[in-house]
Amino acid sequence: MSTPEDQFKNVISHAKEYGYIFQSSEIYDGLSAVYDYGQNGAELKKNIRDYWWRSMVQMHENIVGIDAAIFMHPTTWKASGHVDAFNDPLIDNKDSKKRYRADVLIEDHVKKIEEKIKKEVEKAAKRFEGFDEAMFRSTNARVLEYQAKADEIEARFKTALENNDLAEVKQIIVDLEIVCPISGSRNWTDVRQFNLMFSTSMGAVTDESNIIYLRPETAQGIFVNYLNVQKSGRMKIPFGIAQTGKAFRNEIVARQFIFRMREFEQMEMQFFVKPGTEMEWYETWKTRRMAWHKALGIDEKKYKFKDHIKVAHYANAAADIEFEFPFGFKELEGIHSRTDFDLRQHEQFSGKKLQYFDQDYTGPLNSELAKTQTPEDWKDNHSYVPYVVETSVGLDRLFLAILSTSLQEEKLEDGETRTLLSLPPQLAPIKVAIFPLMGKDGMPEKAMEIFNLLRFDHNVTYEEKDNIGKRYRRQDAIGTPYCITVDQQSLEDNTVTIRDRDTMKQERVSIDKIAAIVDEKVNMKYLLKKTS
RNA sequence: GCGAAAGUAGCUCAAUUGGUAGAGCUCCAGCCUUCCAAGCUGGAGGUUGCGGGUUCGAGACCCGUCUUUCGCUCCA
Repeated sequence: MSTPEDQFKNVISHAKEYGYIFQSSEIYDGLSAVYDYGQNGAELKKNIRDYWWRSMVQMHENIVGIDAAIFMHPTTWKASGHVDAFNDPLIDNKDSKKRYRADVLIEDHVKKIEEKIKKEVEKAAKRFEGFDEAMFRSTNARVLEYQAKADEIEARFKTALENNDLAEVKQIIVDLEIVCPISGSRNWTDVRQFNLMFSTSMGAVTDESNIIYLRPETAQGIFVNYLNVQKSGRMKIPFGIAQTGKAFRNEIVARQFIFRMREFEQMEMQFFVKPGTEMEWYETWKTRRMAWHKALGIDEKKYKFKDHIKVAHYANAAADIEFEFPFGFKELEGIHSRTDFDLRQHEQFSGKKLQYFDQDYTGPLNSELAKTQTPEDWKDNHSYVPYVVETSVGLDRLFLAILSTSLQEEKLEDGETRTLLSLPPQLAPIKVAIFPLMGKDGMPEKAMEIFNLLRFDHNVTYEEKDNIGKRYRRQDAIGTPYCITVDQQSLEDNTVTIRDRDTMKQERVSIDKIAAIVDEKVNMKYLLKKTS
């Protein structure tokens, strides 16, 4: 039996061989962690995106979709926290091969000094009655010495960061004789800066002031348009804004094929709710999103929820839908209760009010809200900054999930093996392949008639090369749900055989029934019905 | 980024100790056959990832580099 590792390699080579995924710029040796979608990959990806879009926008009367630009005003990323939060200086210990954030190493060192101060204070507190801690801290020589040292380190570190002086950051680590907790050695690499966001410049002249970033998430395009959409669409809370699009992250390590790429596509929906109701909506969306995935008919055991124990700074609850990839359970989709963090940040940075006027609303609904929103915000008892529940799927990850789980080596009764890509039929790049059994006697012409009939409804293909078995197997490997074959009998009575990809069973039907049979299997509306 | 392994035809892989780069499948043209990867004939396809070096001679040995996979690390 093949190992999961072999299976994954199979998926990658199959993806290439059948026009699903190619490495970017392959003729130039490729570009690390960037991939292109081929003729079949582009179709599958588009179909997955359509399934998501239609189930979000078409199937929910209170969700609308937008398409925001990838370029956004630089202040967006200051407000969102991306500029500050993801510029970590990193350093490696050469002996233990462990990587650390340089700022964390230094701060930990400072904390140790503060621990020492604390111990001194505790010792003294035991010794003296009527102990005055403030007095002790400001007079005790040893404490003062420790404090001075801690202050000095922090000041030095702050200056180094402000000057973007990474050599100095390393020097601080060297001077403080900080050792690696694992190896215990001081054998450090240089400090390097990893920037999450790709930057470029706008305008012909390059200078600091016109640096702009390629968005690292699509969500901010939704937040900055919140008011535009709410007003122009006369949206009533609760409502959602959906968006699909490319995002870019300069990952330190981007690997595992298309699972983690530097350029990738997200499908995000931000749902704006009344403060205090966010947990209900969070649970609702968790359930809905899982149902959406499971409607695809993939083995349900491959999906599971994973709740985040530690949530990001902006969230008060978060869960992932994980999928069992060939390399284990990994995140496919995130559902986050993002509170009012983003909208409030944008209010603050833009100076524009991003509030919702709610006829029925009277004051804060929970203590959480009272913490972040001042009475000033709801003084008229009708306006508030909405809370947000986010659903965010990686389109490329979902693509990989579907592709990898669909690829199978099937043992047939006669001992042969069949390579089968059992894609959900509604998502398959090509819905029907049409073959003349032989390339003569008018069969190709008859087959072309059927081809021209079906092409208005579906992506169909026509093939007359090679023997029929070979053509069937080729379509199996691409994942085409149906093959239709025109034979001698077709010319006499207008019937054809229609072969099912998964069962390999054939049925003889009259040509005018084909459209209905195919539609029932591949029309996305049946998939959408399963989710609602 | 560190460590390990790998890179030869579109794909899967050979090539003795350093001595003429090959097979199967695929692809193209034709013949035959006609419902599950059949057969026959012919053909195309390569600066062995790329760049240096050692050698009379390198696919093989050495150095560098790029890409991929695995482990570590990071992941809003």
